[in-house]
Amino acid sequence: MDKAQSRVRGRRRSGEGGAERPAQRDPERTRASILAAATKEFAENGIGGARVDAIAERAGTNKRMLYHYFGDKEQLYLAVLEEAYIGIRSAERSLHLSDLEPEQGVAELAMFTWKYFLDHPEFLSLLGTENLHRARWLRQSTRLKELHSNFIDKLAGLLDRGKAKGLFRTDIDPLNVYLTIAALGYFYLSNQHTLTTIFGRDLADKANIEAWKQHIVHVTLSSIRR
Amino acid sequence: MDKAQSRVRGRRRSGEGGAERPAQRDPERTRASILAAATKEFAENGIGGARVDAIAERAGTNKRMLYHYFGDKEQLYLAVLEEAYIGIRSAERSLHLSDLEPEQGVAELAMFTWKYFLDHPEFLSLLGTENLHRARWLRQSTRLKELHSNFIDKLAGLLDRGKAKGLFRTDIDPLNVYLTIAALGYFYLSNQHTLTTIFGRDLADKANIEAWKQHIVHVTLSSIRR
DNA sequence: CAAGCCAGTAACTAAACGGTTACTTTGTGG
DNA sequence: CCACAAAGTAACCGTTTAGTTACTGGCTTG
Repeated sequence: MDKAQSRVRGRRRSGEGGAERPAQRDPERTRASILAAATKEFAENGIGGARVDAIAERAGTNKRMLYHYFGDKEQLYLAVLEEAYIGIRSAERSLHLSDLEPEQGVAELAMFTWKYFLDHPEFLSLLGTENLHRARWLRQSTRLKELHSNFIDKLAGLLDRGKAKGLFRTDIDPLNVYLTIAALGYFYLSNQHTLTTIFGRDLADKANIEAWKQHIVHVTLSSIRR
Repeated sequence: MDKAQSRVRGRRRSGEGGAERPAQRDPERTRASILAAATKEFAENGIGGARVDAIAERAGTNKRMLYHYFGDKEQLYLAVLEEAYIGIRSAERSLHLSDLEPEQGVAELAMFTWKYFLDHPEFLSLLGTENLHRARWLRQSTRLKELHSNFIDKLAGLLDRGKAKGLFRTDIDPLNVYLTIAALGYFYLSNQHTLTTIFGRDLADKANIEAWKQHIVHVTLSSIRR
């Protein structure tokens, strides 16, 4: 009803305070800064708790730009998720399991995974959020389906060499080995807050973290040895 | 401005359609039904994504009752979390580890934990939500701090018997053993959607679920044996 | 060098949300 | 049998939220 009237109201008092922030005029930087801010916001609050205004503020920009570059909140979340997966998959590529002795290779993979989880808590949070929603966005993503690396194949090769040498049991499954490593790391870190509260041991303590790394290596190796 | 006016507007047209739902008049049932509905809603959507209106509707009641019995959304969430923990702790009490041979006892604990996780997906979701918020509500809860059972003590007793018999290594830590069992179960189930999507193996498949149970028992036992 | 396009801003809007109010219904004890 | 308290209802409210509009200004290019 009074739409036309309110429409008329002035929008911008040009030259009020001058440029508070030197207008960046740098699309790549703005986009990256929104993505980084969104990663934090989604990781801290989940998809339901994340606030679009908060993301814009954290990025030092405003909502318009966010919608400009990413469409809407859900597409922004998908971009965050894709970037997170790209991060771990490309880090994995720097692991050269084929150059190592079988036992050493499994130990390296376990320590690498542990360190990656430790250094990227936001990745763990995003995984948790995505699973809460039954992988709704991950399943949509065509980009990520292409990304599925030959990671398990490389691990299978390593394990086969161990089997041939008589070091490992012949019935072990590469995916199970990887799931074991990931499970031990993921659970310890992602559930550390409830566990610390309930069991009264500070899992974030440096010594405990180092001990758990050794524990993962020990558990993984002892479960696959003949 | 027109507040007074709108205030005057009639509220209830008594005797319009008659009783659509036979008014329960059963406080306990109403409370329980709200709690059950809230458990589902929080487990499916997290705390940020859960909707108070949705909880009321699922419970077959209305928001007023929810606020009547639980105060506000956060207190309702806390009640849900407390009930979930009470559930697993009391189920744990039915386990009589002290009657079993050490190896059999560890296997029973592993299988019990797996089955509990499998049967209570909402418990896993709530744990995830609570950890996302750094155990903010769990830490507040005085009820749950009293609840912390002698569970680890019972497990320690079992392991000590195994050590005395020369079956288990003497340096194993009861908490680590429990964390190992919980980690393997939790990760497989709570992350099944992303894992299934990424690795192309249906983790929800019955045979795979049974195989993972055996895997947990095997991994746990092989990591503690001398 | 002007025209047009793209980066950027802030005020705005409709809808959704958590929470409250005003009121009705029903079982129970004096 | 009626008064009162507790259970229950639905409309309502103020605020927050995702998303949009109207506009500015600078860089590039024909």
